[in-house]
Amino acid sequence: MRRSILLYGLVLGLILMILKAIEYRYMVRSFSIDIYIGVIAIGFTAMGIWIATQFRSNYSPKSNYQFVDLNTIEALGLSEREYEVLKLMAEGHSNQEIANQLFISIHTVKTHASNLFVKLDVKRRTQAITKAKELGIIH
Amino acid sequence: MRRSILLYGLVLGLILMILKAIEYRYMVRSFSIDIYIGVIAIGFTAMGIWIATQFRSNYSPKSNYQFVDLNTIEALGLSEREYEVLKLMAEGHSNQEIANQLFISIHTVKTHASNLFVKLDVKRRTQAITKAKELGIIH
DNA sequence: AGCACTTTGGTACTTTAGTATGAGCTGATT
DNA sequence: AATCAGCTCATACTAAAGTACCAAAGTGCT
Repeated sequence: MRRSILLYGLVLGLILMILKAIEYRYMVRSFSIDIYIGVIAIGFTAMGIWIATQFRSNYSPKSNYQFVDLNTIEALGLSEREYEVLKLMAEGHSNQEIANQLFISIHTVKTHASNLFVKLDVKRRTQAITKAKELGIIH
Repeated sequence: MRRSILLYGLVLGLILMILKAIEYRYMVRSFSIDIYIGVIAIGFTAMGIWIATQFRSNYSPKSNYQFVDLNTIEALGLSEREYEVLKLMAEGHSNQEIANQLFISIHTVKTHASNLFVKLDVKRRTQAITKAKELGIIH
């Protein structure tokens, strides 16, 4: 994530440098300044769209970058651990697998799961997943 | 949709006009041309991002225009009934509830479910749901 | 210190889910 | 007529999931 932001920043800087180079070599006085600015405007608008598209397609649908609605999580009263269990559930893990990944016992996972279901007002884990996705607290 | 494209075009044009006005009144020779171009670049990049964001949030996610990949369903060899069970599973129903809705016994639902898991190459219903969504055969 | 809440773990039990296997029925295909 | 695929139902299991209740330890706040 941070790497990408840095990368995009560098790309932006590079493009600016190239523009400057072109400006001094070929374009000064050969085109009107208005056309020049227009080209820059269109170019950078396109780049903005491209950047936004990249961020969308690389980070949001695959994993966690559509924002998670923190307000909703708080409103539901979900604790940190309960939320972690929920996320792993949504990935299709069994309670035992969740326990192994979080280094806790399966009993604890079940406790979290049960509390989770009450807070989400559901009866089964499949419903919990569906509801959590509807609420936008997981993806 | 078309209205919005027109609107965005108009906004773009308007911003250009404002820029020109500012240019002639205050900025010419008062700042370096480099800074001026930099501001334009950043401004239009931001606008590009904004435009992309608008289109994304207004048109893409809301409208349920994701299509079900029939080819994938066929490639997996999912039968009509198995697919129906899968869809109801994804809505969070228990096997008994699925049986009631399809007017069949719970045994039959289990049979379909088992065959389903083999075809989807998963072990649990939660995984089946996740995988089916990834494959785009349910939403 | 006391309170509320979270996290952790447990026992005991019930309910669902899932597997293996077999079998009858139907409609389409060969 | 025979075969095959899909749907149905069943038995008999094993494995997870889920509930109820309890309890200790830690954290954060007043």
